[in-house]
Amino acid sequence: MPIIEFWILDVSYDVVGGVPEVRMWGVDRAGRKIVVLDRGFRPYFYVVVDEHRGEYEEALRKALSAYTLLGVEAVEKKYFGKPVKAYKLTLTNPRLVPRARESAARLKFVRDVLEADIRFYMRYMVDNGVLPSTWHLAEVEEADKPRQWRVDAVYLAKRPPEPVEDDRSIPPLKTLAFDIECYNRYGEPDPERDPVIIIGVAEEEGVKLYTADNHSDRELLRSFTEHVKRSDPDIIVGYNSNRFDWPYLLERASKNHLKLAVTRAGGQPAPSVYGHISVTGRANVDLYDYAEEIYEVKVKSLENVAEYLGVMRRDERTIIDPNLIYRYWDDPEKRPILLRYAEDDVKSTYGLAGKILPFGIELSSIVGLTLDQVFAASVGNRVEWHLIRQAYRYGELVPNRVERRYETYRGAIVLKPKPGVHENIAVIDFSSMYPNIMIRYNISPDTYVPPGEEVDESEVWIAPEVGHRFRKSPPGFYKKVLERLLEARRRIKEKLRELDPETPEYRILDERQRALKVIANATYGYCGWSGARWYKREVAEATTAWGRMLIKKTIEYARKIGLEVIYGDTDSVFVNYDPEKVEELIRYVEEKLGFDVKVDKVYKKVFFTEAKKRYCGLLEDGRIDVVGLEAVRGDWAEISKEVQEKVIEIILREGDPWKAVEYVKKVIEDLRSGRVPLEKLIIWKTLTKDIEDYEVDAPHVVAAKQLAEAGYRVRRGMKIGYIVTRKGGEKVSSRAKPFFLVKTIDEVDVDYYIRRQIIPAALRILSYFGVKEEHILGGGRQASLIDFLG
DNA sequence: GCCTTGAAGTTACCG
DNA sequence: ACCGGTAACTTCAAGGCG
Repeated sequence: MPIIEFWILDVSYDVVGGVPEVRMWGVDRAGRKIVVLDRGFRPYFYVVVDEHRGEYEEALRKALSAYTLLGVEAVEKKYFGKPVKAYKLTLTNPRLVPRARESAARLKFVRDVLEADIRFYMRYMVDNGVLPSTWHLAEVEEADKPRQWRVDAVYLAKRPPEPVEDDRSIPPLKTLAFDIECYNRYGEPDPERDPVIIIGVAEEEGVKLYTADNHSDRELLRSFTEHVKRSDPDIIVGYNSNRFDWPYLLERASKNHLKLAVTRAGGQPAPSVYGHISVTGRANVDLYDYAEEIYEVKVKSLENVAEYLGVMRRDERTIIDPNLIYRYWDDPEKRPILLRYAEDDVKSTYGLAGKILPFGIELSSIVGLTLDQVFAASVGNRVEWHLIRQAYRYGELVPNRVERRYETYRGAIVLKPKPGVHENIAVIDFSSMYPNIMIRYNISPDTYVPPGEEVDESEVWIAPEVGHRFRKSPPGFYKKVLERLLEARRRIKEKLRELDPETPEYRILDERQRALKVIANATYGYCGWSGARWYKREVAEATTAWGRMLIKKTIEYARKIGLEVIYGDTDSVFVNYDPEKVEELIRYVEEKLGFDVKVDKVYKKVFFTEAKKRYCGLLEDGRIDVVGLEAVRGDWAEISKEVQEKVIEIILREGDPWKAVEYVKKVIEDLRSGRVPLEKLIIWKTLTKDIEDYEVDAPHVVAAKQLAEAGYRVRRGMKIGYIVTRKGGEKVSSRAKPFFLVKTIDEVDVDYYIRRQIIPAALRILSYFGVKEEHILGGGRQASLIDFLG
């Protein structure tokens, strides 16, 4: 019986001849594309009962007899840490589980029906410890390959594959990026009417552009399908491909009576969980899903994200107005520009894959979702799948999803900053504060002691302020899970110290420790999310309560030993950098409070206004940090952000507010005389709800309505870019216009930009130094010292 | 009826 | 469909004044 090693790319299942078959698609050590089948697993779920009784068993058999029931097994499990009795009901056909669940739930003695909503192939992976994006060993026999399957070999597993410990190497995976352009003469392209005109494909060997025959995309779609089949990629990446490219291609294929048979099972891509499109046997990754999480990039266009990740510079690429694509297509002179644009897009997409996939691969293997699902899944779902995996290891039943009403609880402490410029300031912060609090005080739904229950005080931790109690032992679910994550991360970081940062191994492990941190840190947020299976308000509430206690004690001690506390937020304190005292403070927190803290950074200078969560500082290496201020917000015009950034730079580097005033005046002059490009005046705001649901006509809502009227598809989640013009009413919103409808600076309400954008952004910093609006608007060169003192 | 004021609605940030 | 805390903008309606 041969033993093979393979790396899992995708997992699917089908029912063949009444038998469910789990299919693990992957790559073996020799680089062959293979699929390993397991026909030995059956779906099941649990019913919780008060006690095991023969008559219950009989009743269950009877009630479920119509659903190919294979067995009823009395089992002892744990539910929220408490031993419970249950029956494990095993069926043959996964598709019958939902109905079987209903029937079981109707029986009077059934207290709970659990785990009936775990998808079959996930059930298989969880129970057998099978991890996507990880090497496995499997004892197999070779099986016949169905004709349409596009793999080198099909194996039948004797038993479930086992993951190979400590081998995080990644096989050579063939990646294909694609991107489509559509004909859009009538606004938003409509697959009912408008053909696909270009499909760009980028791979290691280069870029290939497929084009439509004028307005017929039949051959184009065929060529693309053939290309993918020939090229046989392991990973397909796109940018917004789950929501746009794939649905569009599928619709066009259907119009043309074609099949986009690009999966390794021979079928078409199909909608799947978390709004992603599944290309069976391959990982179909939409990089936009990851881009959405890059908060530094405000408008998440492909160009912006590619620039941010160092994949392609904006000034090196062809940029055309996407609304005018059809003109470039129809005009033979301009068509080459469009082709270059398409080429740059698909090249960027391919480049992004190299930057993003290594993290996705590690995240996928940690939370146990396939590579293509892990990006599509929300943070909450990623955390939850990680928890479900762990629950299985500990014999814990998985709670059902339930609708709960939303409740609030108190969060962290934010200190009022001491306004002004401070020199030599150390920022001390707690390492992974919330995870460590949950571990230290054993905070978990299963260790929670409700108010009525009598327990000796010595046996519980009592949360400050809120009084919630948690048993000190045994270790709770969250504690075990978080300890395991942090421990794994600690081990990796240790190993990283011995590795050369230039090696692929270093990169992989560095991404892994990052993924571990992300999941650990998101677990607190998860436990306070009312949609979570393991939700418990008291858990989240106690965690923040202990957080407040810790930061308060830290501040108190800092003051006691003569450190001045300038500011603090949640898990950080800003103090004057007196190395000995800072050392002493750290020792206090570590020894007396029992938590890890470190000097995160040291500012040569840091500036605060009276506002919390907004400051800027000059670091020791000369870089400037801007936090919370307009300059780092996506909803201010570029011109205002630029001005504020420059003002901050002048203040921190030269300490001369009046020089900054001169600079601001100059920018205003430039704006008045039309020397500022229109792009710098665009204000971007997200449409967070459907347009009809808005109660007030905010400027971006009015702009969005204009877009809708002009025939554009306006959807929730879109960023609306508008410019404030002169024509219209009093209200700003009545003068807001979609940016690309504004053609010249003459239409712009320059005064709005000066008084409501540039001046506020500049004064946010400068007003502390006595600068007033008049100083910037006034004609005089420079205000006097008297102004400053007065 | 006009002007001021503050609440409400809205977005995006911090940790 | 991860949390609460926060600043700051725009709109809108209530309240004050005459």
